[in-house]
Amino acid sequence: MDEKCSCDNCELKELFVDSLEEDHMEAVCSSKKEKDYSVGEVILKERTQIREFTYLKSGLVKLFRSDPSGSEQIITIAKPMDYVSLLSVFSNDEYNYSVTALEDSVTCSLNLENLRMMMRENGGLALSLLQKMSRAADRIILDTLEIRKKHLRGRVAYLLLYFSDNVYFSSEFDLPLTRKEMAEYVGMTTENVIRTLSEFRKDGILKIYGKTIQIVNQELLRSISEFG
Amino acid sequence: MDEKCSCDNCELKELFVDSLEEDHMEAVCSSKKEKDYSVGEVILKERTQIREFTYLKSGLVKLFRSDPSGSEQIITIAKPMDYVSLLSVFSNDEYNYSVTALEDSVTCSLNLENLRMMMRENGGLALSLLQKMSRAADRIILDTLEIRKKHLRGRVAYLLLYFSDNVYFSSEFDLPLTRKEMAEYVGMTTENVIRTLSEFRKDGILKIYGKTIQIVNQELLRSISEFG
DNA sequence: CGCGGCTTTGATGTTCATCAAGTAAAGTGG
DNA sequence: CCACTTTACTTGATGAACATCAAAGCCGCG
Repeated sequence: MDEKCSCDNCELKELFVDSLEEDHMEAVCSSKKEKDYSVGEVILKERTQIREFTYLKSGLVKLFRSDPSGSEQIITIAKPMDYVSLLSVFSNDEYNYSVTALEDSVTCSLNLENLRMMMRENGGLALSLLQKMSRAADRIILDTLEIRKKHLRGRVAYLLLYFSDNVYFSSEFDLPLTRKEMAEYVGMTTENVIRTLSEFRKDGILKIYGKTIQIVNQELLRSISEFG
Repeated sequence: MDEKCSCDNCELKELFVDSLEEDHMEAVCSSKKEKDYSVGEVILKERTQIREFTYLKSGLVKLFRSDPSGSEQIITIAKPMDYVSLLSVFSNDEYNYSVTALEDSVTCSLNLENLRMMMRENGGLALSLLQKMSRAADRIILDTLEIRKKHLRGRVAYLLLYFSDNVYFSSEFDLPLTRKEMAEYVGMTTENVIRTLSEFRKDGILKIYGKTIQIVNQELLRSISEFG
């Protein structure tokens, strides 16, 4: 789009690096579509044709599925470099989950057929995507099992530490999820998420100002996450 | 190993079909290693170097992980064509789960480095494996979420129907899992698995002879699985 | 035959979901 | 900008679902 290929400056170029010859690189660059989303906007919708391979350039999103009764389950939270369209993309023709933005986000999409073609011609690219996808799927599966083992306090602790350690890299941050969403992620009720947070506050583990969380006693929180 | 390549007759050849040129096919064939396992034998062990790409030719296996305290969580049950070493293989250098045989099983292994090389040279092969892996991961993730939503009765019903519909294709079959393993799979206690089975028996939904299960009222079981 | 693992049932207590009710915060339209 | 509505958050009380504990029968195997 620019005079030179704008993908050259993309911090995600490494994703394809070593795998893409110059001509393919240009094909990618000219066919890619960047899109902006603000908080709450729908990026992908369940039961919808998959035509593109989409990944997250910046922001934070949630993957979830909803059932007829209207309730939702959050599958995972994804930040840049976690694949957004990892599930289903190469195995299904419809998404079996939805994605919405938890923070203002930018995605970049490639035509899936083109990508498939490139992968067929370029095994290194295919292998590199396989690796990334494998890693992403692993994380979801292991996290889910991990959460399932824990009691409510452990689940909430785990979730808070996830944001602190892997997303915001700080002991103080703004929760990108509502209490309800936290509940949908770790499989408990909204009321009990709140109750648990309140307990943590009373125990001096957290300070809570609405969505803003400050972890005061990290050590204790970690041990609750591990053994609770 | 035989006078001709023995893989020509392998029912899993299609896995590579259209993707493997003749010379690669022979490389695969001569380097592959088939192994027999009987019930209960360990096929892969957690925290162990991944050197091979292993898949299941026949039999039935469980993937699970154990924690320090000794308790185990079953990740999934795999039958032939479900990938055995799908998780981690392309993303990690150690297995993060173990695999043991639930029935007498035969596996076939390829050297992982060789396979990687073939995939680099042959994008079609890589794409085909990506597809299979994606499907397998999807199934695990969605099944886990599905199970999590349900109450105990629904979980047990779901599990029984899984065996009936997808493994044994019959309303009567021998459970390949102990009651304890069933519990480890669906996240409940052994006692409650037993209690639930007994309830189903009393309600005339099942007949139970030790490990042998006969589903009498399939319709009801399905509705319990769906709504319970 | 007796030991250990798997299975079964009952009694008890804890954890958690549900229900109810109220406060705070955040959009919405006049 | 303020009343109005809706959505998010919070706390308490209650009961249901489930884990835990205990005890006994069963079965295969050395």
